[in-house]
Amino acid sequence: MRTGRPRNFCTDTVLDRAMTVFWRKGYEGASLSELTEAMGINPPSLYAAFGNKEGLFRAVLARYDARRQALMDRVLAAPDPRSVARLFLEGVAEFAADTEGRHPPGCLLVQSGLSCSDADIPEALAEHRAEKERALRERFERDKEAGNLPEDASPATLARYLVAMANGMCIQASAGATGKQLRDIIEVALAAWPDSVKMVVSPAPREASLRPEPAA
Amino acid sequence: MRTGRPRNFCTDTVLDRAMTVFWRKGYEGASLSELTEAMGINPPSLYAAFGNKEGLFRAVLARYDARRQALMDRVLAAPDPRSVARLFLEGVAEFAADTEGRHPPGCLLVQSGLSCSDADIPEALAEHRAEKERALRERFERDKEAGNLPEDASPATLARYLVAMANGMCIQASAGATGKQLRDIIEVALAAWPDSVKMVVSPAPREASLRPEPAA
DNA sequence: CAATTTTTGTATCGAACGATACAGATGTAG
DNA sequence: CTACATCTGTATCGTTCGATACAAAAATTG
Repeated sequence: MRTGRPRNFCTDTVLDRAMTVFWRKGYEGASLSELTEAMGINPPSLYAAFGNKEGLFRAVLARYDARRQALMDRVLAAPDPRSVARLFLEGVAEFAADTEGRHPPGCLLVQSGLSCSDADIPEALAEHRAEKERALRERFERDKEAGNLPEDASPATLARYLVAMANGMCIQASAGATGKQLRDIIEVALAAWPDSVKMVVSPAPREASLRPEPAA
Repeated sequence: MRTGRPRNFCTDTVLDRAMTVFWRKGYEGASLSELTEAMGINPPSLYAAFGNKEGLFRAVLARYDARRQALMDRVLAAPDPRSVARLFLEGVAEFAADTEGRHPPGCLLVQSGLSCSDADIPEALAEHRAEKERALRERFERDKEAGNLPEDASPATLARYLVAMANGMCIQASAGATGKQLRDIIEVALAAWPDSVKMVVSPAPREASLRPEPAA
């Protein structure tokens, strides 16, 4: 057995407590004194266990991923791409607008450090977000090969679309959007943009555009 | 005329320079020394002109709004709701993935402080984002009254959807997404989710869902 | 038991933070 | 010109930051 005085704190417990601090205050806004107080440990214990502030944050990110793995498993087990999309967005909405106080609104991967004096933090967050995007893309690639997506569909674009939508919903949740409002957004996200009843749906209607038309 | 020694810096110029620092580093990550160096002025000049760091930031936000007013004017002048949506998203994409070095990727209102030790900053940013959402909603409300939107369309939800989409795209841009990738996302955002060729489009297909079915 | 190893609590480190005091410089007003 | 008002540059303020030194405490090992 391991020699020496044993720890008197549970790693996962203190990581969960640190998580809410990073979530609410962001990486730079979360001070060591605030973190140690929330975690219920003293600085030397923190540094011995996690190295430094960035090490603690990365451990929190790993813990966050673990906590959300169940959702992604359920999403990826859905029978068809459209259900994948719906389960993913509904899961994000339920999670981001959670009002039962289990965690702050929004998503840690979006809230805690899009910009930072240390660029490693935004990069680490981007990697974690990209992992979910990759999982969705690979799922859609398999769907396309199986004929569950149209020939002209782009798995990569669909995955980026879902992740962008999810991240945008998280921002709205952090600004106070309710679960109902997010679910309403999902219905739009999963349906066609509502054409005017006066507009011709097909073929593509002419639209004003900021981009130059390709030379016809 | 105003008495006393005149300033030897242009307010808009130093605000533009401060903007890029806040944009890249976030509110808390932008240090006063970095700001004053980028702005080319000394701390006393900064504090005399803007009060403190938060005052400078709010002045930067006002300047940011002014810089993007032209885009919103173009968007709101579009002839129909769908064009509004397209112009808005294309404008955001062009702006967020700007590779000509005029500014950092993404959107200042998303990048610079979703979370912070001082909650006033995320609130201020949320208000500025909400202003754009409100402009879109009011436009769509007028469209609905004029019959340019279906009876069952919700202007508030459509506006929230667009803003969420835009914010999500900004996050992807800040993580390195290209303009092409964002434009591809827009095509998805403005079209129906591609149904499987095997699926029945209408009436609503049964989908797996995280939410309990309403008691039939 | 003594020896060893690791963690804990206290107290504090140097650096960087946001913010100013102050004196000299540079303009207007009369 | 003198008097006044404002801005500029230097130098520095007190606080808080992230991170540690150190000794006592608490476990295993033999």
